[in-house]
Amino acid sequence: MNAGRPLTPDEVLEYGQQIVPSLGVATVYRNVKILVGEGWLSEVQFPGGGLRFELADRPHHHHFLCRSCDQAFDVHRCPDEVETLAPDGFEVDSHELVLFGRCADCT
Amino acid sequence: MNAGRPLTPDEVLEYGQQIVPSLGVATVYRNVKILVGEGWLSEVQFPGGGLRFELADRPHHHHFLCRSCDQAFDVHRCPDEVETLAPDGFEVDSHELVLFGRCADCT
DNA sequence: CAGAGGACGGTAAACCATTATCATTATTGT
DNA sequence: ACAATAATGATAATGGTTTACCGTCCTCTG
Repeated sequence: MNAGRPLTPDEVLEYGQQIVPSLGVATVYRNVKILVGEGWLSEVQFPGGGLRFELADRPHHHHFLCRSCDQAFDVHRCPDEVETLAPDGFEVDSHELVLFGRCADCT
Repeated sequence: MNAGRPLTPDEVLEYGQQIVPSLGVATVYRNVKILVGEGWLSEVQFPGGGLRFELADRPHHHHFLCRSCDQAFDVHRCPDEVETLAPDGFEVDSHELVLFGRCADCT
């Protein structure tokens, strides 16, 4: 909830261990899965593989993936005509936009 | 070259076996890798994991991923102001836009 | 305060995509 | 045509992520 960006299971583990040092991977995966099932979290799949998780109730947004530190960040603006770009006969139900580069800290 | 869309290694294998039935996975991976190294192909990483490959000399474009048949298609238009969307202090060097839905055949 | 039921966490196992191995087969140059 | 060299393909190994297992610990209730 504090991160404000999608976290990998490892990042969740790391954050969590700052509060409960004994926290283990199994618990992270178990609970993240439950939270997704109950609609609190949603999965974000980035190019490059590996799931990340973010709060589900956030408004529509996209992501920035830093090539240097591999952290994902939220991008709150969205080009709106996006879903009209598909070829004729294709039904678009959603879209993902990922920007790549270097984040403010890694510049 | 004929596909006109990004192919997974499995799809390459399948296509290839129609021409050389004895073709094996190892050869596909090996040669796809070489072709990427020599600049003939480029890798496309979709949300959901697993690399796909496409001809490298194509102009900038994006992709449509069919939720039903899992095939990827090219989308030739691109919203141009895209890379201006990042937060201040972030350097964008490229972007990926993926539309999700059902392709013309699966509708 | 005890006992039952859950949740935890360490670790082994499952899972997949990719790569390495290596005997076999094709290609090249002379 | 022949040897030298390179490419092939079946299969085993790898690596990384995710899940299963199971003994232990915690919490809740009466």
